[in-house]
Amino acid sequence: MRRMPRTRPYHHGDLRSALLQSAERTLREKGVGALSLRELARDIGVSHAAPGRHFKDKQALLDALAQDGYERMNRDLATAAALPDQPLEARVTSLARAYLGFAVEHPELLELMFARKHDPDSSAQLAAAVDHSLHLFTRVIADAQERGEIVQGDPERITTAAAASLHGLAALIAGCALDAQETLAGLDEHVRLLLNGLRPR
Amino acid sequence: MRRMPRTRPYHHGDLRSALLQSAERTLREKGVGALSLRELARDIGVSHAAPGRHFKDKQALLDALAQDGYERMNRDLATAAALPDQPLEARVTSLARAYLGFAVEHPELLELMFARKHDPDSSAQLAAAVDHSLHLFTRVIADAQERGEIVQGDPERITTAAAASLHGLAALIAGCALDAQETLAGLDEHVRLLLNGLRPR
DNA sequence: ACCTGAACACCGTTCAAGT
DNA sequence: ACCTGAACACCGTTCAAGT
Repeated sequence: MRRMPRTRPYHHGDLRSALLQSAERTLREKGVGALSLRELARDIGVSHAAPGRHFKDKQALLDALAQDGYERMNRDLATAAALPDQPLEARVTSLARAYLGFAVEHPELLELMFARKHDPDSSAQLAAAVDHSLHLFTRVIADAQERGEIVQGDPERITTAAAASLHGLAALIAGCALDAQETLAGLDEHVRLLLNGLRPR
Repeated sequence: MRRMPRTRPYHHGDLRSALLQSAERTLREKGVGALSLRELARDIGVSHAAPGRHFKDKQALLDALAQDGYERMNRDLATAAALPDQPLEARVTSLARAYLGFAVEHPELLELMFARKHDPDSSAQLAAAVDHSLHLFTRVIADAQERGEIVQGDPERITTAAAASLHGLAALIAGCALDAQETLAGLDEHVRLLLNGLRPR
């Protein structure tokens, strides 16, 4: 009996990405708590020990999901930040829409991305991804500072303030403490408050 | 053989609170992932089925921990908010210190408190606790509005902006994306940015 | 009322063995 | 190289039975 052609080398070609894809589906539909390696293997039609070939343990699979999430999110953010000649408010609003949009579409994934990590192996990679996200913010802030559109002071600190404001919304949506659609609808006003402050001018 | 005195009715008096106490310790030291009902029972010296008497399932215990967390946090926040005759910035800074202080001391618990709940039974109680927290904020905002210390507009929206800003810091600390001590040290400046905005005046 | 012990149906992880 | 099957040490939950 001849070997199957290259398109299906052993069982169906790429168990690793099949696992990731199936895992993200489960994550979205039933939450992290419902994610089981054995069930994933069952759904894909492979033995329960097979996932161990591609991920050293369950945490490694979760880390890979998070890493993947950062890559997609950072692409979205980079696109949104690429408005070099727009005024400050338009740029920040664009970033805010991109970030909150991602949060609303992938709340469980976002929770995973920001979950407390203990594994020192992959946490370095994840930290790099977070830094990349924040760097996109910092660049917008630093640009705006040069033009005098933003208060002087440590750009890191100002970025933290802006990022915390948006991340807080995202986290409150993910935790169901805020309504997603309502928050998106009020996002422009939120950015205006962030830029102008709560004190009357 | 006579019954033991009231102080140790069957095994040691109050399994429910013993479970909660032991669970919170594990939560703090090893994280939610390491929390097992059977291990809790083992540590306390009771059969593995005993917890089922006091919590219908594991989620019910987690919900009870979260509820407890809200009660303590809301006490802290209420104390911090009780500065009626102070100026705006002092009151908000006080609230911020209380909230971030709680977040830094109980990061795992906070994560649990804001985790996505599915159980409709206890989620109503938890939602009430969140509302109570937010109400403390709203009152400070509404007071300040009356005095003209804060921009006009829907107090709910303004509260959301202030709460998101602080919650974002808390979540970033809990997720190890920000350094706890550094963030606490810069908290007054953060509040100033929140009140005055990122745009120069 | 409160707890035990056994039972059931699951897990994650490892490891010799297969192809 | 990649996967299987059996084994191990755990889970959460239920339920008759004990005190």
